[in-house]
Amino acid sequence: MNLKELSTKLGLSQTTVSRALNGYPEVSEETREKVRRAAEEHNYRPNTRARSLATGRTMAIGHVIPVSTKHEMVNPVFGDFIAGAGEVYSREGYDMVLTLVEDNNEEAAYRQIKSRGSVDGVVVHGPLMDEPRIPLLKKIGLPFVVHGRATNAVDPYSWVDMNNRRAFERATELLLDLGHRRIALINGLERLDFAFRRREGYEAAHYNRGLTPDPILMCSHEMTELFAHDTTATLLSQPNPPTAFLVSAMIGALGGRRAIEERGLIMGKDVSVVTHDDVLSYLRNGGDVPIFTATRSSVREAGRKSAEILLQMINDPTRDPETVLFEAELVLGQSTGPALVRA
Amino acid sequence: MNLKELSTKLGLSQTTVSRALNGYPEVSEETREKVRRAAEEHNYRPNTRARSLATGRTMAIGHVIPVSTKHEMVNPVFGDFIAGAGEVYSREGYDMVLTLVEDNNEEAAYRQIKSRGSVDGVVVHGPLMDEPRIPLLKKIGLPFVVHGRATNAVDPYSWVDMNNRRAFERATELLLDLGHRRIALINGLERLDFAFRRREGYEAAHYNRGLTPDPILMCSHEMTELFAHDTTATLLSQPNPPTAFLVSAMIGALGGRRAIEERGLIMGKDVSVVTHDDVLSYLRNGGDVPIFTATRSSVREAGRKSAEILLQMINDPTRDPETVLFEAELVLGQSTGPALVRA
DNA sequence: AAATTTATCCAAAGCGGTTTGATTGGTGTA
DNA sequence: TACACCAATCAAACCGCTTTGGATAAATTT
Repeated sequence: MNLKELSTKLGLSQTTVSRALNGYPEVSEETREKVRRAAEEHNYRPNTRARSLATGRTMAIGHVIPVSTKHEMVNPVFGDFIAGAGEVYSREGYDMVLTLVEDNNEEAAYRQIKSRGSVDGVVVHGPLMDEPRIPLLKKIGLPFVVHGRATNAVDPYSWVDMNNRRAFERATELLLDLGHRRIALINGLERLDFAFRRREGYEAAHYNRGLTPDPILMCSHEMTELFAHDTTATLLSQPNPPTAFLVSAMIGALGGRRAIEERGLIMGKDVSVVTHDDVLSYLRNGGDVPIFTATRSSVREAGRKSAEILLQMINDPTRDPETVLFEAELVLGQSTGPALVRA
Repeated sequence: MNLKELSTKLGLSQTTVSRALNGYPEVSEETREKVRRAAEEHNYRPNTRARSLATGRTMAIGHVIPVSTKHEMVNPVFGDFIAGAGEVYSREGYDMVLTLVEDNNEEAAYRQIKSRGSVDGVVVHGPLMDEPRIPLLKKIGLPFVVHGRATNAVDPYSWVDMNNRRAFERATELLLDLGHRRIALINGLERLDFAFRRREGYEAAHYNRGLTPDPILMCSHEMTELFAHDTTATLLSQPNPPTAFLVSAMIGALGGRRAIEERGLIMGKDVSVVTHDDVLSYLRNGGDVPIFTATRSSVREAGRKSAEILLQMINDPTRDPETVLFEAELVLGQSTGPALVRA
């Protein structure tokens, strides 16, 4: 059932039927009601393609996901982010279009998206410190919002981020307050901006107290259970092992705990662990009492917020870029305790 | 830059330019090359909407994701599945459209997708035993492939699945061979077909040896780290605790191991664990030697296969439904050992 | 030399909507 | 009574592409 069929069936013009359904005032309430009922009855929905061709609006948002060996975005964090964004999209009648692209031709992918005109805007994931996509999108005029920030970006742009630096600074301070002096940092890839900021926070907490973190205790890698496990195991077997670990994600904290327990140590007593908790739906940090002491910020909420900002920008292109910075909570769980005095 | 502009710039008709770019034979090679170069130079890409309006093909595949309290599809498994499917889509020039929908009006969502005409086909996720979406999609004539199967479906349809029953039967047999007689099953939601089949396999292995599994040892729930942990802890604290656990997913196995170690028991010695490993990218089952003894089947591969089948069906609607059944490997890790003789 | 083919190219008609710019008939006002 | 005005509706143009059904000139047959 298309507009033409529906309108002949009603004995009205396509114009009137279209306006009736789209809430234009120059159609009588009586007619509008009649049209609405007929549309309902015949399960009529305007064809998306035709509509967007006519209006110039596609009612779709793109998410470009780099797939690579270096940097895997198709991960659980991403899943929760798009779940949050998707809520907003579906409420506002937008589709979500995912494009997987090899990271060696990301630029081409964005240009293609623009010239094919299949979305009204895009969300940029996993920004680097020097993020070439930001000036690119500005140049080609595709509205966008960044999940995260790019430290070295010059022009203003819209972003939604968590205060990574402050969160890890506080987490480190907590461990220092508990008497820990050898604190390992199991970080994500520091090419990515968020990981870089986390390390800054970790270092700042040390410097603020006149301490210098031992470089050997800092490591950075794609965050997986296995990497965190192996690194934790290695560090624990060193002559002067860390007494605490600051881990960049829950999944890594699980790996770290595994290594700790394999050595016969008890987490929260022999070794402390603080992690960052993205509040992923299938990986909760315990029940009433958190398992891990953690900095906490919902990535799903970040997805929602990003979507809202992007849709606003699309609806009013004259708006100035908007930014949102979530502060992470610091929740106390069972994974931290005072540093043991060395025997 | 659109077709009209490009063609006037070239001094050719839109027809010729279009045909040149789409490889039609009735255009001279000389002209074609000229057109190609101009298109390249001006970064011309045919507008997706216009093209699909003209051709009736949208070059997009839909994934409808139920979001609900009962059944969370936006999970890590889903992430890897679409990563696999996305590889195929991007290779073949298709977009991937995600639609999040409340599970109380899924039917409406599929009808809407059809009538809005925004995709050429859909992938059905998380089929139930009685899956209403299968007859629905048949009826409205939207090509689809199911990831998984629906036990009670009558008509043939295309699906890609893992042999859940056989995998869990073999896993249970392994544990029985090791002397275990009280084997707990920590299963996913048994409303979902895959979980139901897994329980069948688990039970069949018992029955085949004249054994009857203790109902108290079987549980079913949305698979999370926390659920698996809590259930494992509860079962271990019972008077006659299980000596082995069969867990439906890696993330659950991690939770189970946590509970085991909290009790001061050693996995692989005091208690055995077998899990199913979907080969998720960020949650590998150890390095060279697997941590968990596991049934293994790549969900990413399933995503690739599903996409391929769906695209074939779209390109040739007369094809008969195609089905693919992956057999899971059974890999031996460090989490299983002979049942201890009770003191 | 006339009649066919063949190789290229083009004008115009869709695809299914939205939107502009009339066109009606009825009402209020001078 | 005549005029302006308003409310309700419609015909047609347009969005950017593909594709049908010619048109033209050159090459080949008869």
